[in-house]
Amino acid sequence: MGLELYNSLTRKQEEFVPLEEGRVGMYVCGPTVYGHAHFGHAKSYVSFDILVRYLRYLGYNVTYVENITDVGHLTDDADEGEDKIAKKAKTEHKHPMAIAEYYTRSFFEDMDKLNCVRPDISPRASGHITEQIDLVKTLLEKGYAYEVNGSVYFDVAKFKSYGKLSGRNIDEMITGTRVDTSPEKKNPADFAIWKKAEPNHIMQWPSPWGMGYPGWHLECSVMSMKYLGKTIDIHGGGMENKFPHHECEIAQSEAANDALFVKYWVHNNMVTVDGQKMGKSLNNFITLKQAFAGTHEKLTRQYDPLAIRQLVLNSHYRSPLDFSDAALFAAKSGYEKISSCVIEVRNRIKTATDGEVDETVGKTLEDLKEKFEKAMNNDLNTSVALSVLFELVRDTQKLLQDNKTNKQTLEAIDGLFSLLGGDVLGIVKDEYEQAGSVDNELMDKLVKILVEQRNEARKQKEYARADEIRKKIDEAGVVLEDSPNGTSWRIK
RNA sequence: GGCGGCGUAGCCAAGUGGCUAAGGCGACGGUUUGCAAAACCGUUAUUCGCCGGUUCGAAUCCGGCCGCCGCCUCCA
Repeated sequence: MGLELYNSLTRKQEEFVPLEEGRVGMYVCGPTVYGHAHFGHAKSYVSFDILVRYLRYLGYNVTYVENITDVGHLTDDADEGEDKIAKKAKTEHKHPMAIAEYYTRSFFEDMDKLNCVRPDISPRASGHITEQIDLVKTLLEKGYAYEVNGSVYFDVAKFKSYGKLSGRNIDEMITGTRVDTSPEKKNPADFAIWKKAEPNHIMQWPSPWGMGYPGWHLECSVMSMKYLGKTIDIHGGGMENKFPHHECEIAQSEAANDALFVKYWVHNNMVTVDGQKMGKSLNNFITLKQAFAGTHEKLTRQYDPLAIRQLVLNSHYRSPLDFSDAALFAAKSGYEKISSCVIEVRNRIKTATDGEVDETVGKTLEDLKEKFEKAMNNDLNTSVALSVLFELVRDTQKLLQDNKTNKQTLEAIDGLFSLLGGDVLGIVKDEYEQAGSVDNELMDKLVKILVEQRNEARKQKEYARADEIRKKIDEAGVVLEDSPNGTSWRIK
């Protein structure tokens, strides 16, 4: 069985078959860059990162496109009527492009820390204005759009399958609408693809219809078309964007191209913090930078970015995820359990004797790999995939209890950790900072002085003094661990 | 009100018709340790929001109810 994905369009889990054998074109709705990335971004982009990584693991040549929305649109219902980027630019006395650039860099920085592979192309909406104008022209020419007073609207009534993704029909939407609709529109369901700019609107461009700016939905249609073609294999995004954003993308693209826009629609679920919707007014809005640094009052400590990644993988991408401090702490403990096992295996490899890969171990590794792939093939069941990694940890730790395992067997184990835990899940690193690494050299020297003193006391059976030293070091945030091979330390 | 998603142990979370309801965290007991830590072993859901129904058999399918989350096009 190959990979199966849940397709939001058909509402069924389907076997994944790319349009062109061996190649996958994938487009993911990227962030609007007016603020630092938060937990919601973490869940979304880690989820799609897993999809890209797994497709590549399966041997597909993937082109991964994820846009940066730098022509502002409103994403926050608390602040109506103003472009988020323009608003930020005003309060910070900066050019909107400077705001966009600053938060774009911040976004990549955070995503790098979460170990998300960079998209192959990160197109900016502002860099594709001419293409967007061209699409508007095409839609006008084909009769799917109409111009009113410098704005251009998509004529929903002309596109018969409007609503196929979100399961809405136009008539119901009209009667059910709770807001006043623009008098410029023929039909309340029509949406702007080009908007006339008021003179004080900072971001505006010349067009055949006067100065203006593109409708939000337009950029994704244009950029996916430009880099991936008229029909793409996978389009990803958050569930909250199914309607209207993705629905409108479909309408524009299919009306313009007379071709299916997307074969598989993949939507990930939302996050909550302490069981509530994340929002600035609830004081539970936590950015990734705050989580990495432990500077938010809802968090008891700082969290390793990969522990946050692990929390995301602990649940399914289509399930909602609650970011509570307790959940983060549990993920951190689990993450460290895996890391310490991998580190120990790699340490043992250095001194292990040569030999053949143990037959029983080899068989177990094959079984685990198969189980892992089966889970991932089942609509990316990372929760089960992760449990396979924990099985590998348990089996490995048992094996490490004696010092008899040979080098080749240990290397095979490390290989599977690196492949499944590293390449696919992205929670096993190639290199770990060791206690004695360059970064920690001074720290290592200082701790060792204390360890020597304590071990001297232990030798003299002055345990009260030894325990006192250990307690003080512990209070400073360093844990000591005695073993037959000596005492090691790690940061709590 | 409409559309979509969800409700499984103290917490997080798989499982969507049938072997013992994964896994992680936490807790408790044991091995180990001078004592710890780490690691390992064991215990921790006769039961899957509630009530009915279908079936030889349901957490899993159907109906109803309760609760939670997202979206419902002025701008974006």
